[in-house]
Amino acid sequence: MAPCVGLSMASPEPGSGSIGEFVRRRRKANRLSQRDLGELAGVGTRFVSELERGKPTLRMDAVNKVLLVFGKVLSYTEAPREVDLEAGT
Amino acid sequence: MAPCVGLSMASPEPGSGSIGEFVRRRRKANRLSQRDLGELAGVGTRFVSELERGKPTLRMDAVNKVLLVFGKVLSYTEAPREVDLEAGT
DNA sequence: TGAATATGTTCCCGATCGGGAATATTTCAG
DNA sequence: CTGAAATATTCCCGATCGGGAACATATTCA
Repeated sequence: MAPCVGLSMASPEPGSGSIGEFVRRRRKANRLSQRDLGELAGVGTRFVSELERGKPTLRMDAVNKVLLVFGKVLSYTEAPREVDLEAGT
Repeated sequence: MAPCVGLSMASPEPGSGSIGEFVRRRRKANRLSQRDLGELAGVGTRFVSELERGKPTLRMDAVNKVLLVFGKVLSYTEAPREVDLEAGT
């Protein structure tokens, strides 16, 4: 396995878009296939696919393995507004 | 279940400390027991405990349910350095 | 247009999450 | 110090994740 992907530019703010979008963007920017990324991160190809497509029930440890390839880790931010509890109104 | 906890101050940056620390801080600031928070979020008491103590294999959906109580959601940030791949040296 | 590659979907299945409740600890006020 | 409340740990167990591989599409490019 490669030591670490060269990576080009890094996103300034913590969450421009969903995690999945970020991963896909980065993966493509680095010309990696899902399989490649999966191997680099130590997760399966299917997982990479699910992650990029926004599956919500993924486990944090696996997600972090992928994010780490791009020098990121899971964190938290302000919720997108209105999305608090279902106690809307 | 209560509509939404009042919440006091909100952390400016997206990840001052671990997610678990954040949750615990917030929970206490709002005088909630783990059981209360669990009910508010719709997760079990044990889960809240594990989350606050930093268990890494938790599922994102459940974590988000808890974070949402405090108006947050999972996101990603710069990794703490050195923590990239295991390709150290 | 057709082949090659990448991505998405499905299946099998062991591993483990997460709820719930009981029990052991820890924490804290009086 | 003492007892109550809160938190941590353990157990049972259904539900589902995640790896791996096969197969179906979708993309890409010459």
